[in-house]
Amino acid sequence: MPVNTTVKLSRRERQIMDILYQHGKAAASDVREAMDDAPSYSAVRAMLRVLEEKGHVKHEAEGLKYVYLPVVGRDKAKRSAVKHVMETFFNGSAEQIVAALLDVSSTRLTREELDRMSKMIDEAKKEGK
Amino acid sequence: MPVNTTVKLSRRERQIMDILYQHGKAAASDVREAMDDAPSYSAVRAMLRVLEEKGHVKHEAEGLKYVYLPVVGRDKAKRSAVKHVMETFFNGSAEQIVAALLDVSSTRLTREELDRMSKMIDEAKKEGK
DNA sequence: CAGCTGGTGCTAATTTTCTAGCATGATGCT
DNA sequence: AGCATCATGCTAGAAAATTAGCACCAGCTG
Repeated sequence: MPVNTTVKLSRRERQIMDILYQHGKAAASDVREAMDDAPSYSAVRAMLRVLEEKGHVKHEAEGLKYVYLPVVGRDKAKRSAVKHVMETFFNGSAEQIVAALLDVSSTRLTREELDRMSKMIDEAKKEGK
Repeated sequence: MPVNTTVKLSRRERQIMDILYQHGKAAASDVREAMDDAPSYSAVRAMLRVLEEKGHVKHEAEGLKYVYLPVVGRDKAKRSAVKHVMETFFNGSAEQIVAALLDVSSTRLTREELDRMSKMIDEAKKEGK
């Protein structure tokens, strides 16, 4: 029953987990490079070790080095993250978050993307009877 | 240029900020009650004080007690939060996050909400030419 | 082989977080 | 008035996070 995505991670740990989710998997050096306020290489490795002890991360040998990856799949973490922002900033309203979404990324959205979104919503309508 | 929403908050601080955003404003006791793993009342107050020193929070006297509120407006924090999850879990794709959104909250979405979403997207299409 | 380079494991120490515990002042009640 | 309650301000300590610094091993190169 352990390993919840929302809880009990320190600042750095959270930061590292985010990087890992973003990259899928990464070596210690990669993680470090992805941090804008990076500490020493040792520090990063130490924290990866801690994260592993806590069960949030596992590592695999890839070539000569280790690459680290999240234990909880991206998919699950995803949902959890979305849920969380939805609850803390949008009163749990999916609608509002879509609005913000369109706002944040308005310029970058292509016609095609918007069409696909429409389609998804239409699907949802069907399902809902 | 200070006071970014994404950075340099400890676990507890992050947790408290989230609660404040969720509630808009709250007294120390409210904050404490909103935490499922709450520490002592003193501890909460101490952290609010620290957050205030760091400039993330301000307080107002309301009746006899203080209520605390985030310095960075909900609106700005919102956008920042959405952007962040979008980047860490969805490769910056608004489309994908909408998919997750529909998934997470599918059962709770009413026909009306879905319609409004469609409408927003249509608006976005128009704007984009 | 001798010396880099780039990885690992581990430990120790500093810094920050997190927490509890007083002392104080205002309010409301009997 | 005396007392309980609930707020505040502040301080000190324990616990955890964050960091740096070795020592060691493998592979490569001159």
